[in-house]
Order: sequence, then structure tokens, then C-alpha cells
Amino acid sequence: MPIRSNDQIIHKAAWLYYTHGMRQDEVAQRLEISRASIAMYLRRAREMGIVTITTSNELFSDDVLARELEDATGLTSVWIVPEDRQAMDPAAEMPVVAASVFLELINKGDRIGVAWGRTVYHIADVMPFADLRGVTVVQLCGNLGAPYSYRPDQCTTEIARRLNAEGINLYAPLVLSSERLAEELRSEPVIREQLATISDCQLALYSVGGIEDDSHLVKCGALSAAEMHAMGSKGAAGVIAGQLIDRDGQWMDCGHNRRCMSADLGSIRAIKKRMLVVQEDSKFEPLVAALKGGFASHLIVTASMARRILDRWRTEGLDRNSSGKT
Amino acid sequence: MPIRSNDQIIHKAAWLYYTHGMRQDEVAQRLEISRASIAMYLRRAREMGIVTITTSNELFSDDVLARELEDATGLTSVWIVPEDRQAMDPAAEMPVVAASVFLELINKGDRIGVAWGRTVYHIADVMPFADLRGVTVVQLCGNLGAPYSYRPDQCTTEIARRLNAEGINLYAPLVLSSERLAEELRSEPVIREQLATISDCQLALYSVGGIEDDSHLVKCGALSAAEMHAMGSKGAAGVIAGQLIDRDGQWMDCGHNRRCMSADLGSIRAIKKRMLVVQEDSKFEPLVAALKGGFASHLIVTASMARRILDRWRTEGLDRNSSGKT
DNA sequence: TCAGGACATTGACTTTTGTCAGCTATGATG
DNA sequence: CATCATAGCTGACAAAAGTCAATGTCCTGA
Repeated sequence: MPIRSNDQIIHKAAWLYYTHGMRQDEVAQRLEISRASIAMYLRRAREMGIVTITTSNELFSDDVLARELEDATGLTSVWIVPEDRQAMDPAAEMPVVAASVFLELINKGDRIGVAWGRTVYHIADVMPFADLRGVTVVQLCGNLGAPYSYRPDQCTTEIARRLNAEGINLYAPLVLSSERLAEELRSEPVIREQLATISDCQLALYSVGGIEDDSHLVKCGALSAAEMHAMGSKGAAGVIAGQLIDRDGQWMDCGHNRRCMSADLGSIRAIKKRMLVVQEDSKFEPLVAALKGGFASHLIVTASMARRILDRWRTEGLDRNSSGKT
Repeated sequence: MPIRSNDQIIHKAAWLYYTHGMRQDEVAQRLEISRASIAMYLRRAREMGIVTITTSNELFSDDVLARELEDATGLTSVWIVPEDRQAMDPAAEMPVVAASVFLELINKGDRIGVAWGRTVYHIADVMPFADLRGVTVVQLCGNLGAPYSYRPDQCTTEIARRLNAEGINLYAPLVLSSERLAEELRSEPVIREQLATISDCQLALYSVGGIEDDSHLVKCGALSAAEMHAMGSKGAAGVIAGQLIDRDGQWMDCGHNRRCMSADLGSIRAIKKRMLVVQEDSKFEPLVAALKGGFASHLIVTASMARRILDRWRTEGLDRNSSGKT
């Protein structure tokens, strides 16, 4: 199609509209054609690449990565903790970012579920003080001795204290010695009611645990290293609120899980805003399992972790957005 | 306060709107804020350079006259600002075209030299925002009080700011009161090093100054009208980066030039892409001198100026392409 | 602690843009 | 020379975006 005179007018229209910021009717007047035609020319100019609209990739690379991850995984919101050259350690920065994001996700009168782990403890530790009267913080899983500073109940209490919110603890051990006892305890009205209200939460905060020898559950003595190994070979991939999940993020029907006093995974998934924070790059596989299991709507990770997830999603063809992007 | 939480939401809005093509109300719904806010965020995203809208400037280079001028003069590339009824005021349009072309000539990691003058100031003033981290903008000539809005250093800084590039200023006066002082200052390591890097630039931007009473140098007080007259009768034809050149575009061995703190003309000529922008038709003779001196590889002029150059080249038999053209 | 200011956010309203059926000019064809 | 096809253009209406005064929120400093 050698008709260049046509392209010329498109170029002119695009220039006047986009570069000079004229309105379509002004452009139409100047070029002495109808505004409808200008609208059409402009569309063609965009299609032909005479004008290009790009979101900045260099300057906001972390934001771009976050958006791409959201697009690929369908997560509501992703925050990337930058791995700045000279900036501080990303792992150290993360709890601060997580705490402030967490705070912003809270609405008046919300009920918030908090699980436990090293990460959650660190977040509690840097949680800013706020006046969130009317908010309730509930403990998502039973108690256990701590290799770190806080026990689960103390963690919940600390967060509640800083937010000026009400803290509700789950007064039960995380793991019982028999399934029967766990079952009976779960039937106790006080406990049952508390576990039942978990799905009413508007927001949950947790991390995902690994299944290595140095994992949280092992360190706390909830599970021996040998048992953990065994579970690993049976397909366990990570830990959510004290419970083992498989590679697809499904609850595993195993002794440990049956003896566990913790939020039902279905209840957790029912919470609208599920904020998952992962500090260590070594937790990649557990994180993948947690994401596949639908345990996150809001994710906070390092840039490198984000890239790995993105890679995985793309290679496995899980990318929800396989079609056009910039 | 979360780091850049504001920018995050702006980036997200821009991403959904521009990259995904969602409507503002859809974005608003997704981010759970009002559509009015989205409209505001999007405006800021454009202002901040989070999204960039660029228009092709083919309109100005795709022109018979431009081709002829390139052929005749051996210039790499010529852009013609038309003077027809449909176009904007050519004098006002030129800085816009120049800024757009300039932007297109920049590559990743480039070092760019910027001189000073009314034209360059106007270009800086309409320079679009862009995402050019890694680019360095260096000041080609020393500083001087400004009859216009910017001093040379501010001009460099402004361009760097809009491009998100690094700006490097030359902290020295444009003209010193004695040759000895100028010489000594040029030997100062800081200054010397900076002047030495100028030939490493990949791109330079400047205009050419006239030698009339209302010329830039005279208005700024760098040279009295009488001195300028005297230089004119000694053969001065124009001004490049604060320095007088003769009719052949050669550096003039005169007091002013020796007292001048500016890029060595040889260094400027060593820059591969030398973008010369001339707005006023009255600058015809200075422009001819600049072209003869090899100060341009890329030229932006009005159509009438282009025709005058072409005439001159042909009457003087300088046309490189006297034989048949395709 | 509270008044006051700065700034973000919103709903309601206005302006601008997108769309499409139908009109017009052109030119190719039988 | 009439007819048809085609592409381009337009008017009128619907949809979307822009704007602004009013309101809400947060912070500062007395």
C-alpha cells in the first residue's frame, strides 16, 4: 500500500494530539477534517506504532516485576523488597516493609489472623504503633516453646498491643501427643468457637515454613528431623500455620496434621486478604506450594524470589496472562 | 510510612491502565479507590515519567527537502519544521521537534554534551520525561548570568532531571577576565578532567549564536557590543558553545576565545552525533559557518532556512552531489 | 490536647473521546 | 454509461475521562 499521503495525516494528527496535547476537536479544526476521523487516525497511529506508550522499565524495575508477578499468578498485590546494591540487607528490610503494608491493609473493625514463625516474629517486632481500637487480632495456631523471642501467643499479643487492638489467644498446644486428644480438644466449645471464627477474618498474616532439618517445626520440637524427612518423601513441601502441605498446597492427611491444633486450611483460604511474607530464598519450593494452594492474595518477597516464581509459572505454563504484554 | 507507597499505587494504576488497557473505572474498582483518584494518579504517572508517550518524528524527516539537504551537505540527518498553514508556529514548534528528535538519538549509557543558548533553554523546557537511567548529561560550556530562565548549569540539570539521567555541571564562569586565569583554571584537575571527557560524548546538543548586538553573548554581558562589532570585522561569523568561529567555522584566535571556559571545538567535532538546532532565520550566516566548520551531523531547521542553505551550497558549488540523484 | 493547615480523596458534574450506521467520492468493471 | 465495490469520512449518540468543590485525614506546633 504505497499511499503515503494517508500516513502523513496520521502522523500530523498524532503529533498535534500527543506531543502538543491538543484536543481532538482542535486537531480536527486545524487539519480541516471531522473529529471522528481524528479519533480514527489516532487509533491507527497507536496500532502502527507511530505513538508508543510504555511504562518505564529501568526506573521502576521492581514495580514492573511486581506487576508481572501479579499478572502471572493472579495475586491481588505483590510487594518487592529491593535488593539494592548498597542498600541494607533485603531480608532485614522485609519485616519493616511487611509491617507497614500490613498496617495499610487493616480496616476499621477488622478481625485479623496471625500465625507464627520467625518471619512473623520479626514483623511483630518492628510493627509500628497505631490506634486501631475495634480491631481484633486472633491467633491462628496453637502454642509451642520458642527458639526465638516470642511464643505464638506472645506474638499475637505483641501485635495487638502495638495496634491498640484486642488480642485473642488460642490456649492450646500446637501439637498434641494423640489424635484422639486433639480431636477432643477441638470439640471443646471455647476452642471450637475460636477456630470457627477464623474464616470471618478479613486479613491474615503468615509466612510459609520449610521442611528442612532447620525448619521451624523441627527446631521447636514439634516434629523430629526423622519424621520431617519421612514426610518430605511422602510429598510434603511446606508448612502453613503449623500444618504440612504438599506440592500443590493441599493439606496432608498425616499424623502430625491430625494432632495439630491450628486453623483449618479451608478457613485460612476463606480469608479475603492473605498476606504471605517470605524472607529466605531457600523457601522457594514451600512458597510455590503455598501459592498453588491459594494461601496468598498479598505477597511480599525479594526481587530474586519474584523472578524465580515468575520463571516457574512461565515454564509450567501457569501464567494466567500468556497473551500480549509490553 | 512505607517506602514509596504512594508511587506503588500510581505505578499499579498506570500498569493496569496503560499496559492492560483497563478502563479507569475498572482500575478504580480493582484498587478499591475512586475513579477520580485514578485519573489523578494517571496524570501524575505521566508527569513523573512512569509512563512515557512518544510520538514518531518521521513527520519532519520524511520530506523531500530534508533528503536534498542531506545529499547536498553530507549531513547525517535533517529534520525540517514546516511552515505551512496547518502546522504550528515554526519557531515555537522547533524546540518540541528538537526535544523529540534528541530523545530518539539517545542510547543506553550515552554521555551527552549540552551547550547553552536561548534555543537550548527552550528545548530543555519542553523536554519530555523519560526513563534514561545510566545516561550522563555534561555541560559543554561555563556558566553565565541568564537573560532567560536558566543558567547553563540549570539547563543541564533540567534536561538531566527530565531524562532521569545524571547531570554533570562545569563549575566555572564562561568567560574570565584574563587569559592567564583562564589558562590556570583549565589546568585545574577537576576542570581539566571534565573538559577532557567531552570528546567521549556520543551526542551533543547546541545551537549557533549570532554576532549581532542582540546576540546571546552580548546580552549576557560576556562581550560588549563594541567588542562584538570588532570581532565581526575581523571575520567572526557565529558562536559555538560560547566561542567565536569565523566564516569557515574555525576557532578564532582572539582574546575572548582564549578567556573562554568551554569545550574545545575539536572535542565537539569529535562527537559522533552533533545535533544543531537553529530557530531564527536571521542566524543564516552563523549557521553556514557552523556547517562549514563541521559542527553538525544532525540538523533541525525551518523549511525556508533549509532552502537557503541548499541555494548557498549550490551556488558555491559545495553540493556534494552535483550529479544525478535517485 | 486541640486548632489550623496541607494535602489526599471523593461524588457530582462537564468535557472529551470512542463508536458506528450511513453517506460520499472515486474508480474499476461489464 | 450505469453499477457496484471500496475506502474514507461524518453526525449523532454513548462511553469514558477530566475537573472541582466539598470532605476527610494526617501532621504540626502551640
